[in-house]
Amino acid sequence: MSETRNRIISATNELFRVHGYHGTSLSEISKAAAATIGSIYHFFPGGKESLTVAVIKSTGAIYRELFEMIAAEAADPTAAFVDFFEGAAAVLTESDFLDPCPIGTIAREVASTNDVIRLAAREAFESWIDAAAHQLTSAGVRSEVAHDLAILFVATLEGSFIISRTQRSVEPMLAAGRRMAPLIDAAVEDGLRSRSD
Amino acid sequence: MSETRNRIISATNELFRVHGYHGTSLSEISKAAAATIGSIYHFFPGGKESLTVAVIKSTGAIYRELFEMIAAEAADPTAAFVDFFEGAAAVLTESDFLDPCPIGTIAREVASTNDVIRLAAREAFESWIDAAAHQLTSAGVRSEVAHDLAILFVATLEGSFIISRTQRSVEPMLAAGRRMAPLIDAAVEDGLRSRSD
DNA sequence: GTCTATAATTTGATAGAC
DNA sequence: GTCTATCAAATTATAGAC
Repeated sequence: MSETRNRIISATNELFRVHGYHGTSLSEISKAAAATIGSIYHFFPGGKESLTVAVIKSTGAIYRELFEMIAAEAADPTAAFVDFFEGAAAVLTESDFLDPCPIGTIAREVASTNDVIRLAAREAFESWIDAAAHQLTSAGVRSEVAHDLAILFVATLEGSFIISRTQRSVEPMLAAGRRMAPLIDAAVEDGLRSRSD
Repeated sequence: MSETRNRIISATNELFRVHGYHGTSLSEISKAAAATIGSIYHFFPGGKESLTVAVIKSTGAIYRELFEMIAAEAADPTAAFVDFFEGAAAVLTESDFLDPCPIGTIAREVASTNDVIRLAAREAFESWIDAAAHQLTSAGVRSEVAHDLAILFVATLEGSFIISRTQRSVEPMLAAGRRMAPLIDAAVEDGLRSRSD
């Protein structure tokens, strides 16, 4: 992997978190990555679109791994979800309320106009949903229920970024996580009960 | 209220739903609204920023009223929330998965760079949270719990728009609503029980 | 792989006639 | 209130030297 290529992806990721897709220009990326426009087109011949796909894949993989790490260390299945919300709240605070996830913003900006980027975002979200659902099925939750709850988890996480960022407060993020917890608990208990029938 | 002014707000609203804030230009707005750039600056001397604030206020009020209408007609408190998710799913289908809410996208695009727009978005979201919380407290839910659940409702709604639009499917939206329902039910039952103590 | 130069278009915004 | 003309700056993208 090229050093410059990584620098371009990383700088673009940061800029997307602040300004979104249409608000970020190639010249800003060039400056932030300390790479010329020519270099950007060398590594991403498809221009801004293919660079964006690379950013989405990178962030998608990183967050999936983060969830799995947190889940592995969590005391119980529900804790994994609550811990992830708390981690997200910490990221918000430390970054002075930058968007923790560039994918959500980009997805909304181009979902109706760019299928290549839309499908990259879809794949990232689905990998998170799969990871969260797997965490639940492992704890005995029926796969249909687990999948629905995993969707609810990712959707709530993304939506909480919006509310917390507009308020510049982590309270909405924490409230959402806190109130979702009993739902996960109930599903796990229900799964265990039906298993012991 | 001026006819032209309304046309500009309405056209901008539609364009924001497709392309977001930075992806929508004044020339596109001018064309879609059948009004010249000069007219736009006549009604919105603050330019794109103040036009955006007007769009957010307009959409914010419309959705708040919609929620209250649905809540008034709902069979029980929980039904209001589920009905709203189903209504949002219907909007997605009918519009071929245009963003039902321009505010969420814009908020994420400019939350870190434009305080005027950020605060307008915050006010819109808070009016929805208040409306949802009021629906719950009226049903006997303690106000702290009601507020948290109202946040969860709005966050989940916004997040579901992202997942459903990237998948071009209303299933995520419906799954989120469906799985959130028991949570509302439990809070209402809990509120009634503590009241009869 | 990196760089500069540049093409062609579009951006938000303003001025001033009508 | 509406219109045209126009500004300076920025946009994505390409060409071609090194």
